Amino acid sequence: MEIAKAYNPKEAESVHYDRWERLGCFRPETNQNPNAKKYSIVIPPPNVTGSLHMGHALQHTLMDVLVRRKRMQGYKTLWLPGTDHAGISVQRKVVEELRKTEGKTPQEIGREEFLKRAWAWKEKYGGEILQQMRREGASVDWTRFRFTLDESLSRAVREVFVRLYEEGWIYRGKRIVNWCPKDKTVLSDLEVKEEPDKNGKLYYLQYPVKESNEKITVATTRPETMLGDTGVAVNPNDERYKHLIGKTVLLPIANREIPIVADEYVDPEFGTGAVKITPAHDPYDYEIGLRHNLPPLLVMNEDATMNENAGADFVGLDRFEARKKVIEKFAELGLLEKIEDHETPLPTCERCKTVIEPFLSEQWFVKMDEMRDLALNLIKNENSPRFYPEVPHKKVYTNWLENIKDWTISRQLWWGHQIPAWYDKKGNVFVARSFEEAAEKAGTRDLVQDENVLDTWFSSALWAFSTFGWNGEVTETEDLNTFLPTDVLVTGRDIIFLWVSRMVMTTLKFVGKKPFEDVLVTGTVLGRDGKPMSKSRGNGVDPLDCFDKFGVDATRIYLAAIATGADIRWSDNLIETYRNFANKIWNAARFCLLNSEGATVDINSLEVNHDDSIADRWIISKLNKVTLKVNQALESYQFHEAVSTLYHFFWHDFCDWYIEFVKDEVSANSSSPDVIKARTRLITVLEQSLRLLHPFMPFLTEELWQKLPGISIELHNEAYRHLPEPTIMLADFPRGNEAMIDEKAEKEMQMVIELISKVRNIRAEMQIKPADRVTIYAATESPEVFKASEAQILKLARAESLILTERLDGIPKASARAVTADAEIAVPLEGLIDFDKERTRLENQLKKYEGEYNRLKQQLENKDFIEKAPVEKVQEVRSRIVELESQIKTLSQNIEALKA
RNA sequence: GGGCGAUUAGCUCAGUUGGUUAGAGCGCCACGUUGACAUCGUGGAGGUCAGUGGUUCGAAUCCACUAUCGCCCA
Repeated sequence: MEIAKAYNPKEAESVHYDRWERLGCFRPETNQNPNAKKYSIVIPPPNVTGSLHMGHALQHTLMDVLVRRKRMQGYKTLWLPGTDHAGISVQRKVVEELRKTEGKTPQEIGREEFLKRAWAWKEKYGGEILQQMRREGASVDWTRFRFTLDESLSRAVREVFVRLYEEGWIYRGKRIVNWCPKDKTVLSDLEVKEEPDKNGKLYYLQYPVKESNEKITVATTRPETMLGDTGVAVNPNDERYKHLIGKTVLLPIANREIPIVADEYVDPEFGTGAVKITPAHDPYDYEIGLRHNLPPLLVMNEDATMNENAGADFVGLDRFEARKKVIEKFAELGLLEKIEDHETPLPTCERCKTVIEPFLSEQWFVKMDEMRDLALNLIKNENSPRFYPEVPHKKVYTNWLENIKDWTISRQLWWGHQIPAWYDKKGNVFVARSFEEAAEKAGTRDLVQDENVLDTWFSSALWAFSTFGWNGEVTETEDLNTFLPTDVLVTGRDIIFLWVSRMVMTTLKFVGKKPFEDVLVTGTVLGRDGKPMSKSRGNGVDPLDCFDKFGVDATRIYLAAIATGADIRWSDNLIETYRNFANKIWNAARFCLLNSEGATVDINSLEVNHDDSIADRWIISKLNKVTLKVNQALESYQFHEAVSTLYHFFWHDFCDWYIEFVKDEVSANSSSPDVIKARTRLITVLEQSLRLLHPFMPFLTEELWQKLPGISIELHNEAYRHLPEPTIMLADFPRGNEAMIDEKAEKEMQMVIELISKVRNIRAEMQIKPADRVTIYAATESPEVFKASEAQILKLARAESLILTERLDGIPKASARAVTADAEIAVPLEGLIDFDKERTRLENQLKKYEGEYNRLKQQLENKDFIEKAPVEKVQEVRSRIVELESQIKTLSQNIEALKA
């Protein structure tokens, strides 16, 4: 058999995915067990403009691990893929392309033409991440791929909009909103990030009071908005200003008379205690304005340049230039009291980092109180999706719901779902599923549709059920009945509010179910510097580079290994470790395959008999233990636990000990039944290990599995035995059997391992040359255990003989000695032993034992411990202390003997 | 300002409901190519679990405070 000396990931990665897809492995229909339970996950749709980043790689890996295991277990498994249309991102890219290639604006080519370009752009570039997902090995059902602008999903959006409107849960109104002057659209609160502005200033402006010599000083961080001031407010209890309430000030520059009003909202402690009121440009001012009849005066355009309301001197100026000019003018007028440094949070557009301008504008909103109650009731009834980890997400989610605000859903874009609202000549609004329906309602066809589109998250909020075919017209599909609620949603912290919560609400509202049982919230993969990866920081690690450098499987299992729920710093060392692990698996398999003549994979070989060797009984016990542990870990999303269990088992149990133990036998030039049996068992343990590893490392395990002798569709889970070709993807995932755990075998193997390790330790400390064979004396009460493994002990400890005695009398003085829990060991080293060194070695050993002995002794002398600790605990301590006593005694004697 | 989390070996991190000697990988030291693997093997060194106090027979683990770092919300 030809098998390369080192694992080459690229070869394996290039062939299997297409074959899996061709065989239909990703489709739930391939499961032909009519009684199969379902397992489903819907992907958080990546942004169609996006390419794969580490967060995707992490989440996709976890979803794939979950889904592959369940599929192997025989569940009717669906992982549904898709992308969202990413309103602002795509719009921005198409606008940019249009400007570069044709020097035109969207307005110049018109909405219809613009949308054509946008679709073309999406067709051309929108598939990148899908190719990358194939590279990852993501076992998604491509035949069920969904895009938020698909016809059916768009129909669902219109339906939901209309129904919510009819119920009064969607409304249109004038509010102060977050306006991004660069994208020229409104944003929801959740899309605005507050960035600290270190260069912020607080400007103190004096407004002369009419018919008085007094001036009232207001403090502001945005002086340019004074051009839109329509009042000044003070706290009614503020003695400094009481006499001015009801008077008017003459607004400088604008030369407008505006009133001084009293409002509880004003904090007398902040600034001067007097606040300028700009109702059109600040949410709080707007509220105050409503209370005191101060009219909003909008002084900016959509691009944050000043408009004609700002006055002839300012019109057309950018807001920041206007700020300078306002300050200059105040200085000229002698009305600029002072400027202070003032660090203040600056609201910025999450995507383009532009400073948000609060802006009075007419928009569409979802009224959230009743929606929110749907989700809160679920929590109250303890039927809410469960968060993993529960702390802190459950509480944060609940608190957010309790303090929820209405959601701005209109966006001033063209790419997206155009709002299904039409206006007649008089401005009456008709919300309908189609123009025809609107025309019927309006009694006229002379209607204009609302220009705006809906927030992309509005359509994403329906993703849990719109992807399964629900669109209002169709409300029941087989997929919907089968797969909803899905089993788990795997996502990041950042979109719990934006997306998770809204899916919960809409799915309850329109399908009457919760969208998913569990929410697995992953930590963030941080850069090498411990900071979130970002382009601006330049600390990003590209998963595709990792695939090239380490292989997809190594990257995947690395990501699973760091998935503890906490944020985790990127580690080059650790991913290398898993690349090495992949190579280790390859080479272990290579050994097994090169010594597999006459053997085939045979699950029956994992049954144990009394006459089986210690190592055989041990590895089968371990395999079952590990299998149970891996299953248990994955059931509770403890990916790192599953990985470290597998890593340790494969490397340190299977490779370090089991293969070494059976090496001589399986590589013997023989085809006796015993040898064949040993080879069969070896290759079968390997085969089971590959199955356990498959969800994490799909390519490597498939590549090796295909090379194993005796694989067939008979190894498939019973749900998949009709397929034309075998694949590890559909092999039965090992369940593990508690009854196969053999503590006696594990204990015996431990004794043998300990003996070998002690001799090796002596050899290393005494610097015995590798080629020199030693003699081992071992005094023990269980000589049969060592006798049974004599050949392996001799080989692995590089000894020529093993002499088992009852007591170590008459052993040459020039011997190195050691004790284990079950044996006393001596290795004669005539002429090689350094007595000082040996004594030091033994004394160090003794010190350790004595330390523990003293601790335990103290514990036993403590009455409270005896009385209050559980009996088993006390018993444990007692038997340990007996063990230690004997070891200490032996060691002391050995040390004394050296001194003599 | 309100809420939450973290602090364990030189580095990056595990540590389930409190219970033998606190683990892993990398790095470090010594030795090593014997036909699976130098992406390796064998052996070893390295931690008073941030600090202080408390609860308990027993604390890395539970409680309080302090220090440092970080996240979310306003």
